[in-house]
Amino acid sequence: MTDETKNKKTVGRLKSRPQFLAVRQGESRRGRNFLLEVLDRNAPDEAPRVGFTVTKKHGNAVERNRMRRRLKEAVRHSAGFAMKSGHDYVIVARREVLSAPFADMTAQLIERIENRPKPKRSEETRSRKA
RNA sequence: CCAGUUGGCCGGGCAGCCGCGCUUUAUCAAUGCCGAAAGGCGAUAAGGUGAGGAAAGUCCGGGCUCCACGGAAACACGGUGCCGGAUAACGUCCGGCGGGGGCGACCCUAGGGAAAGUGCCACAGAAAGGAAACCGCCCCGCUUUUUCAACUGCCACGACGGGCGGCUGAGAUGGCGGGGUAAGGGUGAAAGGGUGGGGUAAGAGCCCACCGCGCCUCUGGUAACAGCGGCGGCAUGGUAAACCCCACCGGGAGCAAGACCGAAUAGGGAUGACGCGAGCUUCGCGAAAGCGAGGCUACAGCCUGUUUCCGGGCCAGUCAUCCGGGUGGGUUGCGUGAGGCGAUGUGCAAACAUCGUCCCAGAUGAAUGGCUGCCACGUUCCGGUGCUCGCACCGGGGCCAUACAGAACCCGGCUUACAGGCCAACUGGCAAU
RNA sequence: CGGGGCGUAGCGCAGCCCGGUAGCGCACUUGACUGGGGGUCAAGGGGUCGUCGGUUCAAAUCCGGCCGCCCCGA
Repeated sequence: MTDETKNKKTVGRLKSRPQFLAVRQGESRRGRNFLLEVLDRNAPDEAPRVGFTVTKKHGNAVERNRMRRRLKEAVRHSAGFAMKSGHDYVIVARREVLSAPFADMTAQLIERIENRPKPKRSEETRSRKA
């Protein structure tokens, strides 16, 4: 439990535009309510970092805020535990984030973070990065 | 009770678990960590505080900041536009006036000037704006055709009477000429006051009454304007959200403004000295380009919205000396304010004054969230009761568990979006008293 | 957050300033020429002028309010 809580507290945030662009070079996994982009920074000692992308065409300011808060809450509660240290994650929200049940959305997020449907490709990209 | 008008208010509540931003205090970490520097940073516990009536659109007005700025006049551009008041200011608000709508409470109204000038008024129509031309109507003169009546010439006849003509008068019709008219002329958004009567050859404000319009006097009002009376006798079509005129207002940009601290990289500025600009022309050298020397002319050119005037600044290189400026980054600007609430007073009101009291978001990939339970409210279904027969009340179940919407420097307004609810005043109708 | 610009036929654009008839090119339909296609010629259809109000006799045009799109300023 203590380890998990420590992990939870140390999930960092992506803040600048170059960071987001760098993650776009990594592997992307499609979910029903969102799009997940993952990049290995090759720094296993550092904490994982997460960023959220909510575009303007998916709603007004209130709805965009709610989407980001729901995703943030999902990461804080459970999905953040599944993240590997040294990796960057970017969650691109779709409009279904507003209406989907919270438990389902969290489960999907964990599944996408842990499962790797196409491991070869990710290894290729990683090798290219290195 | 039903229908409606106006103004104001609210914009779910309580509880549990896990969290977030800012801030205060205490303890630990700190002779610490990150960073070039500036500067920033942890954990735990307790407390405080944490979106809106529109935070929205960015349509106006200000504060604040920088740039320009010595000032004046004119011009240009943009905006506003009944009157008075409120205000820091406004295109906002309040009160009033005029016009329009509604049975009414009440609502709407960019509402200065069209006798300063210009433009436009399509199509249709005789004509679209200095009123005249056309059709039509009427009068007079000449004349064509024709009808009737009176008089009369010639012919025939026994008579009544008849035939062919002439002249005069009246009427009808056509033509020509002169004059009077603007009543009427399919139209059109709009036809040079309207309706009615008199009048006339026909007509016409030609005359009269009422209405409209204009002018004058008086009265009321701060004013817009209103009213009584008199006069004029129709002149002044519409359009200024067409140009324009008049009055008033306005320098520009915006917190990504600006200030401070300040890497890598690139290489800039200030001061001083030497020195210096444009055009024309002469001489010398030279094939020419050009170089060197001299003379004359204008003080030029750019910026300060344009022009003018006097001002100001800048405008070429070399050398020497000095050390700043910008980006990433950080801090600040940044919340005591044209502030909220309450009371009293003034005022019809908008609002103002005084007193008391309160401190009430400050993020920056951007904090106020996620999950759950109960209740209220709403909606719908079922059953029962009352009964004005489609409403009210009671009980139970389901659904939604809220609409519009997120501060980003701050205020005053406007506009737009909005589930549902509450309060007050008033109007019309019905019923009862 | 702030500052600018634009909405007209399926597409790309005129017309707007100075108000009365919405037009051009490509595309589409039909017919002719050809054995057929392509091409050429001729004829034709198609537009709430983004939307809601106002001014005016009359609005794509003038004036406001909304809606949508694009561009600029780290």
